[in-house]
Amino acid sequence: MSALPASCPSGDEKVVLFGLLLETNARMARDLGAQLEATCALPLAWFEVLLQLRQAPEGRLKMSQIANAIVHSSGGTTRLIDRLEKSALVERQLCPTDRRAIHVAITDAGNRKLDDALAVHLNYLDQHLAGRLGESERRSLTSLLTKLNVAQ
Amino acid sequence: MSALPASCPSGDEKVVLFGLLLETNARMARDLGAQLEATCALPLAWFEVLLQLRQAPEGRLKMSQIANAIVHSSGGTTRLIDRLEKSALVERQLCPTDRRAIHVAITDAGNRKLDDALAVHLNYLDQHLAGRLGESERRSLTSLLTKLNVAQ
DNA sequence: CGAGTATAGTTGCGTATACAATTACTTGTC
DNA sequence: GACAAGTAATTGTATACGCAACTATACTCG
Repeated sequence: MSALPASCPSGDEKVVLFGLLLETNARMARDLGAQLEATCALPLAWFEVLLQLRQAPEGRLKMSQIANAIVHSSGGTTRLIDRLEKSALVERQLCPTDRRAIHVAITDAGNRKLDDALAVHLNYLDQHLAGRLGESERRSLTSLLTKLNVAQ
Repeated sequence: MSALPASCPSGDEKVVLFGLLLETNARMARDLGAQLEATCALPLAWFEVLLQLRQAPEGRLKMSQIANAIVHSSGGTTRLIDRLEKSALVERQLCPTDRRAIHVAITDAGNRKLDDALAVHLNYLDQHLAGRLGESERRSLTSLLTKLNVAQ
């Protein structure tokens, strides 16, 4: 099919795999983001923050932990949390042991919003994840992505 | 470990898997993007376009095909191609059979730039893909992502 | 203890992107 | 063949993000 020789690096199996990862992710993020925006008026990045906070013990994280978890720059995270705080979904709290640090905590309103969003998210996942991959396939994918995700 | 009950949807296996996909992708894209930027002065989005063009028969695609392949909006693609064209890495050509459409073709300079970038990319992939996943694991991952990537 | 270095977060600024409206062309239908 | 509906690309506008510079606090080592 392809006009390219097998030796062309642009057709390399690893290059194709990486491209597939980018494309799959972008497509799923775009679709889920559109659904969350349409049904909950919740940008995907906000959802990611709320989810991280709920998964954290005590429902709060430092700015830098959030930045790392959602893979944003530190400056970008500041403004993202600004917007979430202005919408009363999270609140900044002083860290008692380090006056440089800020604790970001999910509020009751944030928890309610996240519950709404999770309903949409789970519905999306049933269609696009569970509908396409069986349980053992999902376990495989989790394991493979975990290996790729280790820090440098 | 977690403070959450097993029934909490935020700890659902599918939710975690999706989060892992987002995170892995973001981390790899950020790292590769930084390397391409540093060594070739080539933004990741430009690299994606050049790669798509090289993989296309005749080295050209329509705007809408590019937009779909790299999962950008149509307006975003217009401006992305504007920048690539201004840098002489691609050129717009008239489509002989449809005067609404534009063919975007990779130039010689674009091919040279892509060769440079592929060297960096392959090096990155050796470290972060081949270094972490064996060949059969990579084949599994390709297969799993392919199943996820089908259009709606 | 004090100077130097490292770390946490914020801010100024530039830019890449999405969305919606618009223009130009094509296709289908009568 | 003309009109309606659909499709391809571009443009105006708003916004979210990254980078680099900055401030404030903590750590380290003499």
